[in-house]
Amino acid sequence: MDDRQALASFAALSQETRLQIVRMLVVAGPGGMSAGALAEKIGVSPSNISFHLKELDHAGLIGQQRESRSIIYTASYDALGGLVRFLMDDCCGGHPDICAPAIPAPACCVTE
Amino acid sequence: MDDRQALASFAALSQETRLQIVRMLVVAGPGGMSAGALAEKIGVSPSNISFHLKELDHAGLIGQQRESRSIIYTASYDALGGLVRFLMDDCCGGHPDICAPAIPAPACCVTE
DNA sequence: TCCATGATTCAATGATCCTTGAAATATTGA
DNA sequence: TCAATATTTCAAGGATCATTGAATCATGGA
Repeated sequence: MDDRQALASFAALSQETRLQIVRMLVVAGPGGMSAGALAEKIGVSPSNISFHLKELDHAGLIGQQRESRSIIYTASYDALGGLVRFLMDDCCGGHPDICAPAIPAPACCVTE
Repeated sequence: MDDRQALASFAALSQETRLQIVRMLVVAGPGGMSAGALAEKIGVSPSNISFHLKELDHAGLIGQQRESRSIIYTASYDALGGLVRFLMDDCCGGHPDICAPAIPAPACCVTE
């Protein structure tokens, strides 16, 4: 992930509604959720959810796919993982000895 | 880290100058850097660097400490580590099996 | 074809953010 | 105290972002 994409990702995640969307899509998994379902769950208007979905899509954090009348959105695990790595590189790249204790055994790293 | 702080952190990191500042401070380590040194290295005016430093400070991503005439800024490794964990929880919390491969052995996790 | 559903687009408004330069504050040394 | 250094604060501007409701587009069923 380059700086450009990281900046866009940070901007996308800095808005409450969009953070909620990403969270819901991550929990929803590969099946994703429709724009309407997201709007109802979060409690915003269709046009508003559409606006924020476009922002997230433009940042590359989500994907979409039409399914009959609905459009199904899914989280981009690659992009989210890439952003985690980007942050880690910035933090650990400089001073691993200092940063390591700040990140105590995250769930992803103890899979084995 | 709660949502409020995460949103503020994302907003703070979504601006190029501020991302540069954080990077430099991380690399600088505990010794930190003065506002003037940051302004010169990045190539912005004193008032501009001051504006962005205040934003980062407000988000809790950096700390400061006066040293004679200069004010020395340092990166908050706790806050940065907390943000990494926050992102990981959002990603891994939902579907560890899906997210784990997206985050291949980050540097911090292979210290031993 | 006609209608209903699901979603996006558009224009307008208000809010927030970024930049700039001038003025103000704090610290140190002569 | 006076001047120089380092930084912040302030006000004004332009730019970007978020919200709203109406209009538009796409799809599927009667």
